[in-house]
Amino acid sequence: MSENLAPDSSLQQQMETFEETCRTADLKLTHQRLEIYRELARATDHPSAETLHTRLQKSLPTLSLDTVYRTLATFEQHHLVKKVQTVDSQAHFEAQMSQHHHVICDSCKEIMDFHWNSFDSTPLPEDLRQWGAIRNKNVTIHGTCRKCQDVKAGKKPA
Amino acid sequence: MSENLAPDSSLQQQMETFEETCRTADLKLTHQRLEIYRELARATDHPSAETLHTRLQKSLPTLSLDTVYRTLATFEQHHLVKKVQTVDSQAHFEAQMSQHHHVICDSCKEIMDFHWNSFDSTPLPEDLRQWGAIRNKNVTIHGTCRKCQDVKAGKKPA
DNA sequence: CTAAATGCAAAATTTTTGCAGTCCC
DNA sequence: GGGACTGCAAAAATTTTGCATTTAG
Repeated sequence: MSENLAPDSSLQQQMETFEETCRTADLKLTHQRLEIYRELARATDHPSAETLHTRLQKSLPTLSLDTVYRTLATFEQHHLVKKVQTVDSQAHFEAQMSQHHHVICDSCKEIMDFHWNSFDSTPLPEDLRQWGAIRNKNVTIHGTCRKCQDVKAGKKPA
Repeated sequence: MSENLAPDSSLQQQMETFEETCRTADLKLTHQRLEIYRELARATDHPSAETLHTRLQKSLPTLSLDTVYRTLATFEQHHLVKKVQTVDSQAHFEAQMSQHHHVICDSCKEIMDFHWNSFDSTPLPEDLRQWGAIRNKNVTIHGTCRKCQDVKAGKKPA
């Protein structure tokens, strides 16, 4: 709970930063861009373009899927969003740009963020230094989330 | 150099393990499967289905792309190969099943393996324990490889 | 006003599937 | 010989593109 203080104001803050970045980059602040960004920033589940499109039907009934794709690509170029590395056929996106890592449930495919400061500050192994210029390092964890474990347990009791 | 001893014999060993696994799993050892697996096991670059298909044209001129896809999917189900997590549109594969991590060059897209034993034995952060059952943890590093750095340096000195 | 962004439709890319013939066990 | 596997062709799924129209700045 304590980590969840004032989520709205932080979203609002994120929107302001977003608008600021768009102005600086000469990206027009269209209704579509604002809504797409807000929807992604609000999401915690790393949605695909199609999922975003579906969610935005209510607020933007005429929004087309190709605009979602185009917009996400533009945002990505301007480092406003990132594609999430997955094994999925659909690309997944996130607006969370600060350092974090992912846990993926192989059963329900849910992707969650987590933080790991001690890892972040650990130096890389020696032999990697000569590989080139390293920009970032991230951990991905795979497993089965509590929810899916419980479902399985319910179906096949021990 | 010392780590590179007898690469052929290790490929041969890997082929034997592969055949063994197929027999146990009642997977027929077809010419195609053997060649696809061998090609992937030999590769160090995490090729896509299409790349594998191209490389196999010489040894299997009639091999179809859909068989490559189907075969890789079968292998994956039997834990003989893994899909590599990327941000690419095409899926990439590897036959290397033991614990390792990836460095990806954002410029040339090359994916290389590396090992990091001290990371492997580091316990996960506390708050992840309650997430569910964790199967594995892997690091992905992004950056620009030496080769691409040099190319850039050559083109835009200073 | 004007260049950039959108929506539509059509295409391109990547992957999957149905079916008839082929091949391993 | 029989069921699994393959190749072909066609479809499905995902993403991209050309162009006319609309819109932000």
